[in-house]
Amino acid sequence: MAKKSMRKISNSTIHRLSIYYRALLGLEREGYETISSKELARREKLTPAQVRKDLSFFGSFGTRGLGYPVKELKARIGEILGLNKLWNVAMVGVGNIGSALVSYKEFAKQGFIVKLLFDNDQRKIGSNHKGIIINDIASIKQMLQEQEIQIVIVTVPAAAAQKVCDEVVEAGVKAIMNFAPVSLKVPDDVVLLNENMSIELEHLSFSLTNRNMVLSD
Amino acid sequence: MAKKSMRKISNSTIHRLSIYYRALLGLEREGYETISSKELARREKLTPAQVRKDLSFFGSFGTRGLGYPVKELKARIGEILGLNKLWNVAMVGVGNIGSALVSYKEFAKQGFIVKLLFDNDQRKIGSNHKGIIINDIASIKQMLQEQEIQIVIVTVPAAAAQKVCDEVVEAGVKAIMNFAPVSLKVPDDVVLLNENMSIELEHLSFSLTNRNMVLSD
DNA sequence: TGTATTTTGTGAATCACTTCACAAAAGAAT
DNA sequence: ATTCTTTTGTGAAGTGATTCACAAAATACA
Ligand SMILES: NC(=O)c1ccc[n+]([C@@H]2O[C@H](COP(=O)([O-])OP(=O)(O)OC[C@H]3O[C@@H](n4cnc5c(N)ncnc54)[C@H](O)[C@@H]3O)[C@@H](O)[C@H]2O)c1
Ligand SMILES: NC(=O)c1ccc[n+]([C@@H]2O[C@H](COP(=O)([O-])OP(=O)(O)OC[C@H]3O[C@@H](n4cnc5c(N)ncnc54)[C@H](O)[C@@H]3O)[C@@H](O)[C@H]2O)c1
Repeated sequence: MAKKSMRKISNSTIHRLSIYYRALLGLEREGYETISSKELARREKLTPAQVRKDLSFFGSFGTRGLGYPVKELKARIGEILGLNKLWNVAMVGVGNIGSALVSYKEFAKQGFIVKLLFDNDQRKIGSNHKGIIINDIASIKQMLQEQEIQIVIVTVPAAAAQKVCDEVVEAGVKAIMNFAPVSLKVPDDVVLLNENMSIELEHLSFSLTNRNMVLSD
Repeated sequence: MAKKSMRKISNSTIHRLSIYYRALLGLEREGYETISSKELARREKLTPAQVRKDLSFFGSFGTRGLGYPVKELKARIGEILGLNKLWNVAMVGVGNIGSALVSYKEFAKQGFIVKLLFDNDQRKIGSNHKGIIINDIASIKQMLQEQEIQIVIVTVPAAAAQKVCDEVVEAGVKAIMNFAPVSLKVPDDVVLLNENMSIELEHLSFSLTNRNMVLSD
């Protein structure tokens, strides 16, 4: 594969790639064969230049005068995002939010396969949740390794999150998605993303509170 | 109130204000009276200059040579974020993720009070979920207005999200948090935040896929 | 074949965000 | 009181992201 050597891709660009991917899924369903940066940008409230620049980091996928071929571009962005592979996912903490996520079918459709569940509640351990047995947290390190888990979703209470995280890191997992509202410490080679809904709500209350902010010098 | 007139505050700054707020809650519990930008930055893996710059957009809260008073700074950031008020929240779609969110106690602690629930499933309408009656979606516009709802959380399937969103906007609500994986269209004066967990997972798979990317010219 | 039209791909320019660096302010020490 | 130490607050500098603007490439059509 003629892989262009490249600099760091910004988080915003990675995020927009996911947005393009979703848009292309829709366009494919609607029967579009090609799409211009102009139209793609209009649909996702971005600028055409932004779309073209983002894609240009990874190669030249379009045809001048015509636009981008929907099917191919979708496939190509899928590859870039790693969606052409299956990913083994484990979830720790099968409570309110954990249960909701396990039953979320979109994840599997995108190649994220929840293979293992863990909890420390004796009443839950051994029980069958949506066809998956809930394992004892005590066996986490060994099982993550045996099942070659690549991504772990942490949905335990804040107080337990760092300990769980440490064990996950020790097992060699390099990607963690954390729902607990705490700043977890991980080594540099582990990617950690925090999904903090309270912070998002606070963004809304900030916006409502400061909507008539003075714009002057 | 001597409000400094100001330029647009960046989303990153708003996000970090929430991070500072959480850190300060912890520091207060740990008994700290003051905190320096250096120490606050170390804890949250930011730079001291970033902390000081962020805070300086809103005023001068620190004492040179000493740092920031924990209690006061927490209160001040709380005000900036709008956490000194109570916010009336409604949730539309009481399914897997909606139910998990309704039972999440942290929201209420921060002043986000879930007052109304809506669904279109006749089996759910009228039933009592965690002490709140689930209302018929048909009555949403009137009820949002009557109960003076300021923030709406949308947790309906993707196909229903735009219609729900339109009704919410029509009711005069100016802040929406959307969990459905679609790009919703809202007028300019409505703040819309998308919480898309698939996109976050894709960020992880991107990172795992591209971790050994060449860094050259 | 030639001309008009469309739209990409990308350096250059602009805009936004972060970090630097230091004067000023405050407390601590002598 | 004076000096030393710490740490803020903030312009200026530096870095990174977005937008501009246009040549180049491809199609459409006469
Ligand atoms: N419920 C929500 O809507 C929501 C929203 C945002 C964030 N969160 C966060 O997600 C996390 C989970 O929230 P929840 O509402 O699902 O809580 P929950 O109490 O319903 O679930 C937590 C689960 O983790 C298990 N657990 C506790 N300690 C453990 C450990 N050491 N090892 C393994 N499992 C352990 C518990 O047995 C329980 O099953 C919390 O950190 C919460 O702040 C929840
Ligand atoms: N479950 C998850 O973990 C998860 C994760 C991320 C995103 N999401 C997204 O959140 C949304 C809800 O997911 P879910 O898993 O809770 O689905 P769900 O089917 O369990 O719940 C959806 C609820 O919305 C109700 N509903 C449907 N149409 C409606 C309408 N027009 N008006 C009012 N209510 C209506 C349904 O009756 C149901 O109660 C989806 O868009 C999904 O993609 C879910």
